[in-house]
Parts: sequence; structure tokens; C-alpha cells
Amino acid sequence: MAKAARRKTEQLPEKTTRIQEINRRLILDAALEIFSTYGFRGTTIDQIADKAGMSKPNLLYYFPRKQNIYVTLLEETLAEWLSPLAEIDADGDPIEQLRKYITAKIKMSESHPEASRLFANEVLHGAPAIGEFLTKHLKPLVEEKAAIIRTWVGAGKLAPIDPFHLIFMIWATTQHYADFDVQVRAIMGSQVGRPGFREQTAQAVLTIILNGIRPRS
Amino acid sequence: MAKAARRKTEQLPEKTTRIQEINRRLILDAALEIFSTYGFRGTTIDQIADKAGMSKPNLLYYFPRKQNIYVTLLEETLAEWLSPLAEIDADGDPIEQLRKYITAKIKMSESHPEASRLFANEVLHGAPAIGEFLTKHLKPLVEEKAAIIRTWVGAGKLAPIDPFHLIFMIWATTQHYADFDVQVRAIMGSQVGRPGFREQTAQAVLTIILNGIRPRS
DNA sequence: CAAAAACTTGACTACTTGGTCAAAATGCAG
DNA sequence: CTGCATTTTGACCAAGTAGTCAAGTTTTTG
Repeated sequence: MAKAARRKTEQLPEKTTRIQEINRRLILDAALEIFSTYGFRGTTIDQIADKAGMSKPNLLYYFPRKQNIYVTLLEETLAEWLSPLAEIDADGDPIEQLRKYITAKIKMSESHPEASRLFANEVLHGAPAIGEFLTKHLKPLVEEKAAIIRTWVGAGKLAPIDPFHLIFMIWATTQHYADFDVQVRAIMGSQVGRPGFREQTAQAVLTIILNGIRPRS
Repeated sequence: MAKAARRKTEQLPEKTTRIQEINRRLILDAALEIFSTYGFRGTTIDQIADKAGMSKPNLLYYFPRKQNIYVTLLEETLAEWLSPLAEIDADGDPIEQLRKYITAKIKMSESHPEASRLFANEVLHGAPAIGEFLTKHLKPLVEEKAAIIRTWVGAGKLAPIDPFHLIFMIWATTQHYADFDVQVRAIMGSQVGRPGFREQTAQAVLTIILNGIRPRS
């Protein structure tokens, strides 16, 4: 995973054709499901090819290496995953901004749990494929938002809390429901599937965190 | 992982000898480090044998299947991992009890991050090896403690929060520092290694959660 | 200290799996 | 509708890996 091998000399045609677009999508969709369930090593190209409804060599025509699929998937996911954080607005009301952020993250955890798991798995294993992304893109973004939170704290609009830890706490709690889904289900049983569950979760998380950071008068 | 194969007929001697004790420990210690880093599929028996300083067939003399090592490790870990939860005392002061629990969990996350990661990886992949444990042992324990928290809420000693979600939030936040260590490091940099970091983390987590669940007068 | 039990390992097998290749099938521009 | 480019695949290969085995070495025990 660390060293990128580039053996193949053949290249896909310059212009992306209609068929390419369709098949790449088929492959990536199939791969997301499998990678997020079994991890990088636990996934075989055959599995992905099967799910995508094509032969293995055909799949390798579009993505010459297994790694390529995996990295493409992570890249595709990450941008979307981070966008709600980018939207935190220094000029908005602190509690309102954070409520919006937390709500958005819980929604994403429910609608794209595979993406969350793919990412969790990658980081859990030491982020061999996206380590660079973390320091080059995630870190500055978080620092920017941490600075905003710090001014809010300074202005007495939030209780005196460390912004990094607050952000980690939001990530941890919201993604928990996607990443540890099996555990949540094992404990809460049928409740998890029920209609209002997401709202109930959001309610609980928001209550605790927002009360936890509201300034004590 | 789903189907347990039992091919080997030979058995280890009934009585555990001194050498057995030493070597099983060596193997399990080596395996924890490797499994927690690379996952089940990503780990090879050779790697473990290497790290344990013995030949592969020798390792297989003690654990006839790779699975056996993995499952033993999970079992060993789980009991210890859950013990702080079991200690929550219905007759104690709610805030104090939860403070103690959270503190214990953060301490464990720092001292045994590999155990946390091993478990996280297993659950993330659908808990194929310990699914049964979750419903048979974890669920009742959590239900018991949830009932306690519920009486505390009923008595007005805590804000009206759902006990399950509170417990999940504690798990999520505390384990985050072990499971997502790479990410935490990428963002916070050198601070993570520094002496007081655990205390700072505990402080931040405790502040938010405990304020978040304290009853509003 | 000798025999039995426990432990250790080099060499091997069977199987999985990422990736190759050459040839066939299909799509498409003129 | 023809010829070139693109797409598809069966058959294959090499590497890696879980697990076996039989023969050796060490430890324990009577």
C-alpha cells in the first residue's frame, strides 16, 4: 500500500467514452460496498467484478490496479464527507452553526454508512493511502474552523472548551452510528430500523453536546 | 470466518505446561499488535510467528488455526474492556459515577489502543467472530446500566437524555482517540505525544459530556 | 539417566488471488 | 458497410499464504 507500482504501459483512451463512464461507475459502486465491508485486503477483485457484473480482466481494463479503485473511491468520498465542516460560518450564531453541522453529519452517517466505514477502516489501519491528504487538506481545514470556535469561546458565546476536542467529539459520535452499526443494532435491536430513529439519535446527540458547550451564565 | 472448520485431530496436552504458557503469551502479544494494525485478513501467520520469534509450524502447534488466535485475543480483550462499565453503581452519585467511567475508558484508550483497534476493526466488518457475544453479553450489561441511568433521569439527577445514546457517546468519544489516532495526530501534531495530553483530553470530554447531561435547574 | 512426552522445524501441498495476454467481439466514424 | 479503435474475456501465471507432515530436538519424569 505504501509504494505505488506503475507497471502497466497501456493507457485507457484519452477521451472518456460513454461506456467508460457507465462501467467506471458500476465498478466504483460495487467496490464501495465490498471495500467498506471487508477492508482493502479482505476484498478480492473477483468479488468486485462479480458485483459489477463484468469479468475480472474487464474490470482491470478500467482500473489496472486494485489500489486504483480503492484510492479513487476514497478521493471521491472525502470531498463530500468534509463539505459540511467547510460550511461552518464565523458570522453565524455558534450554537446554530454547530447544530447544523452535527445534523448534517448524522444525516450523512445514515445515508452513506459505507463511505463512513471505508474511511474509518482506512484510518484505523494507519491511513496508508490517504495519510498525505490528512495533513495537507484536512488539517488546515480543521485549524481554520478551530480558530472560529476559539473566537466564539473568547467572546463568551460558548463555554471554554478546546475546539479540536469538540470537533473530534462531533466526528466520533456521529460516525459511531455508521461505523459501529452492528453493535448499535445488537444493543438497541429493532429500534434502529424504525422510522424516527435518526431523529431520535440527532436529538440525543444535539442535546448533550449543545448543552455541554453552552456558556454557563 | 463464518464457518468454523475443525480438521485437526491432534490436541495439545491436557495440562498446560510452563513452556505453553510462555509461548501462548508470546504469540498473543505479537498477534495483538499485528491484527490491530492490519486486520484479520491483512495479517499473515508468518508475520505473527516472526514477531513472536518462532517458526510458523511451531506457532500452529499452539493455535491450530489463525482464527483461534484472533478469537482468543478478542475474548481476552473484551472482558477487560467492559469491566469499567460493570462498575457503574446505582447507589453512587450519577455525575461522579459517569466521570469515573469516562475517565477509566480514556485511560484504557491510551494504554491499550491496540485492543481498541482490534475490537473496532471486528465490529466495523460486521462482527463476524463476536456477533454472538454482543447480543448475549454486551446487550444485557448495557441494558442493566441503561436502567440505572434511566432512574437517575427519573429522579431529576440528570437531564432527560436517552441512556443508550449517552453510553454510545461515551464509547465513541473515548475510543476515537485510539481508533483514529492517525487522524488525531495528523491534525493536532506534536501535541498528542506530550505529557499532559491525556489529561487535556479527559478534561475536554468530561466537561462537555457532564455539562451536557447535568440537569438544567 | 533413559524413556516418554512435549516441543520445534524444514520442506511441502493445496489453494487463493492480483495481474497478464492474446485473441475475439463490439462500437463507431467516415 | 468497412476498417480502425475500443471493449471484453478465457486461459494462464507467479506470488503469497494457511495449514500439513514427518523427522528431529529438548524437557520432563519415574
